[in-house]
Amino acid sequence: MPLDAAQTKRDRLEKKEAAIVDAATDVYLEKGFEKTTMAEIARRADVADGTLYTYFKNKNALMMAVVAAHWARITDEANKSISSSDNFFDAVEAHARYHITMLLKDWRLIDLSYVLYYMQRMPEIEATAYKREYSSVFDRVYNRALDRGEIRSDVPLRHARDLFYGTLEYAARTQVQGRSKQEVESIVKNLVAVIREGFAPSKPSTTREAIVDRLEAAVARLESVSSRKPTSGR
Amino acid sequence: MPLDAAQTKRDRLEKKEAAIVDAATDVYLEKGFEKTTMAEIARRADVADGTLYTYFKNKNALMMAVVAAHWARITDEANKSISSSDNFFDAVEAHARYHITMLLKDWRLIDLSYVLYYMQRMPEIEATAYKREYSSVFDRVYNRALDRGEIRSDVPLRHARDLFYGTLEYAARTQVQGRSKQEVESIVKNLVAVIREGFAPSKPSTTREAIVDRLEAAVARLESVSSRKPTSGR
Amino acid sequence: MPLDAAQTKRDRLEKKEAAIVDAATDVYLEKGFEKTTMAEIARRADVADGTLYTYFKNKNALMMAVVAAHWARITDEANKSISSSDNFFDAVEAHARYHITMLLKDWRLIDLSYVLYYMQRMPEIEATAYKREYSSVFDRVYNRALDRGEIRSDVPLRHARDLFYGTLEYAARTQVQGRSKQEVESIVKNLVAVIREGFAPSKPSTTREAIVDRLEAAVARLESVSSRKPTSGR
Amino acid sequence: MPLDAAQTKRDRLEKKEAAIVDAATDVYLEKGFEKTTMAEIARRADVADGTLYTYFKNKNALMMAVVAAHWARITDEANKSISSSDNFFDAVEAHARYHITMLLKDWRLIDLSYVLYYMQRMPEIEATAYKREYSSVFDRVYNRALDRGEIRSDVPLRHARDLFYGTLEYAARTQVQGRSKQEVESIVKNLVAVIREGFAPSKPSTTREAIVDRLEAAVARLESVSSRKPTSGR
DNA sequence: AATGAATGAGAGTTCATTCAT
DNA sequence: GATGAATGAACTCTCATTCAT
Repeated sequence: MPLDAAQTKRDRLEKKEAAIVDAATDVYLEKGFEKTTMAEIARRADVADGTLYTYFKNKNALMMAVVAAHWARITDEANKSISSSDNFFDAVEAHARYHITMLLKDWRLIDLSYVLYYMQRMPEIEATAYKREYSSVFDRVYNRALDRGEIRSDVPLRHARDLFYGTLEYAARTQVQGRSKQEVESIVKNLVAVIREGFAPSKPSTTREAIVDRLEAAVARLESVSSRKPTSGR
Repeated sequence: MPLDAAQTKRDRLEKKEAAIVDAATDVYLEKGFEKTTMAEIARRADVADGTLYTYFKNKNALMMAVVAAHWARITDEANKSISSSDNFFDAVEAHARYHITMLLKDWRLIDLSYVLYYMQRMPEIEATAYKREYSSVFDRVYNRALDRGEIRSDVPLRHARDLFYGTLEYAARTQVQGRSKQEVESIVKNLVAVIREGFAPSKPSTTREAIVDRLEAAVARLESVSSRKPTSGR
Repeated sequence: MPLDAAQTKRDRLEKKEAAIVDAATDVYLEKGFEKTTMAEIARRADVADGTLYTYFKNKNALMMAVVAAHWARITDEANKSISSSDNFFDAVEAHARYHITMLLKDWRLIDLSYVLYYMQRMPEIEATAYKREYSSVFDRVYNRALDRGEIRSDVPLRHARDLFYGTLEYAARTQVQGRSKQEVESIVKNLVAVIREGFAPSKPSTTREAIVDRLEAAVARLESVSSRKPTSGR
Repeated sequence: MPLDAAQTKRDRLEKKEAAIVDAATDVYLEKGFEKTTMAEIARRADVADGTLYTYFKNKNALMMAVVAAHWARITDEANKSISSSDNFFDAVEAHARYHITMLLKDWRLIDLSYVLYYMQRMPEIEATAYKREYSSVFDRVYNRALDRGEIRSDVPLRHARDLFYGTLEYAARTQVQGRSKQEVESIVKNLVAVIREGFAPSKPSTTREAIVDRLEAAVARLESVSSRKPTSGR
């Protein structure tokens, strides 16, 4: 078989696999986890029931592919979300905005990860791998800021990460569950403000020594003033 | 029927209902959501399958009772967790410690709430009601602190709440999923520190730097005065 | 519940279980192993599909019950088949006749044992237990004959048993497969004859023919002496 | 196409066919009947699934080819097993030894014949043909012995054959099922001994009547001797 | 001749729920 | 109120076979 034909064939298979994953995603989003049956997915993807099993070992594998596809997509987008900001706080804000917007839009797909995990249908290792890969976006931003001295260095990365994602996810969940009006900006601004306060590099002014320095400087200036002869004119 | 007998009877029924809920809880914790069948619950509660349906309309209702019982239990405990602290930060710390400890111990029961909700088996209204009731613990502490002026007043309660519970839940989930060693104290201390920074009342007057600022301003004024040509009058 | 009612209930259940086993047997005999589906058995037993699973863990268990029921039946009959004969050879003949007649009639049920065993659907232990129980009929007859000195004692029981059942089963199978006319009597008589010869007690020195040999030798000597001319002296 | 090329091509096809049969045999022996799938056979034979169907009409045909190949192999070997013995009992012993050894080694392939037959997947006619061809080895030995008067002539061949193969197969199956230690020699020797006794040409001397006859004849001679007048001379 | 992706009928099994007792 | 045998719809998954390439 010529290489081109092989390539074309492989492309076709990959396209079909993607189509199946998309069909599964659609069915899940429409009908919910419990009513997502293989038969329905097959119908939607316009293939025979058995065909699903040529592409995925079983239902679990297919649902995990749905999850994987989503994490891949958002990890990619998340990386883009920070690319234009080089200042730490700007990057954090951009990522926070992207993250919560995504959550509000795709929360059911994120939930799917949790459902599969809770039901012990997805190995822990996989569940955490996706998340780790995604949250490395924050990690990179954070570490860069540390290097540049943009933020204080005594807060462990993991705590910062927990605060960042935790706050956003909880806020998103509250909104989704409560069907309250969306207030992305308010949430983002608030989180960034807290981070700005809590993670700011210790402004030299707030340490005791700095204060003493400044006081002494002021006194020195006073002294110089007072020792100056009053000059007429100037 | 004499009242006492009726009372006794009702007690007996309530005891049985509680026994069924306990049995369901045990089965769920032992076998996981998928393998929690009505038959197994009945076996564990030492009643016939059909009996479950005299106490609960269907499986969903029973599982929701499991969830309700847990939220009731922890809401009660959470209220106690703050009772001994009257200072805002002490109360927050105590509650944070209680909350994450509970999560690490009973995460499967919290997950059950989510699973039921995700599966559209528990009406949104119920899911949120339990949570709201529980999180009112934080709300009360926060509002009291606001009243007393212990914290700044420009951070909306809901954002503070999202940050508090969100951070802790994310941290707990990370620990549970990653099987990393538990570090309750580190998480709690860090969260409290961030809150202390981010939520402190911006009383310009009492902080050291404000004093320095004022001093410095005064010095500046002195400087400007002293360098000014002495004018007669004025 | 009164004892009688309980008894009645249990009877009813046992009757139903037996009815299911009978239905399964019928379907198997009619349609063959491959086309024996649980749905068909349920239909035949006039119960719902699920009901089968209240009585038997799975299809395998049901098919094994079919096998077990048959072995129980024929073991019982086989015991009766020898009860009227107290002579070894009569008993062997009666049992042989019963055994091959049963095989020709119920060979498909015996085959079922083998099929389940071959397909590793029936644990070895069970497969052998039924057979051992059944073949103990022969063992008892054989051991009694040994005690009574009806047969020689140097042929191990297991070899005798292999020869007895092996010959009959092979003969039956040949007949069934070849659709040759049935010739139970010829097979039985022949087997018994071989056993009579091969297992007869071979009292070496005390055997009748040895005595005859010696007698005859003596007579021959007598003859030779008497026919000799009387010689003086010598 | 030149003849040689055609020959080569046909050879190639036959080699491939044999390779497929071998692969099927291997899979069956390794995985058992139920897990022997066409896909697995194709994988093992290193051809595509569809290719199997250019060589064999369907799965049945392929499995029957497996069986046929085995019967052909052992029929050939069985013929060799008797070639060096010209005495009946030696030939029987050699063949018995070969037969049971083969059964213990290849019982799964013999079972395969039965399974296919039991499942009505192999036409009776084929099943019996292989067996008949194989057992003709015994038939020839037996008939030659009859011609030579080595054995009595009143036992029909088919009964002798049933006893021979039946005993060995039953013994083999018992050993295999029971995982008892192998005792080929004991089985063979015992079978040959029984045959020696049961099929020996009827030495007139060993039956009771014959003994009585001989005794009476001897006595008669004695009487005639004693009643004879002693004659002088002679 | 060879491929292997696609097929789809059909299997065994589960389990929440019912209802006669 | 309590029972537990009975239900049957619904599910996932298998695999021999086909046929366009």
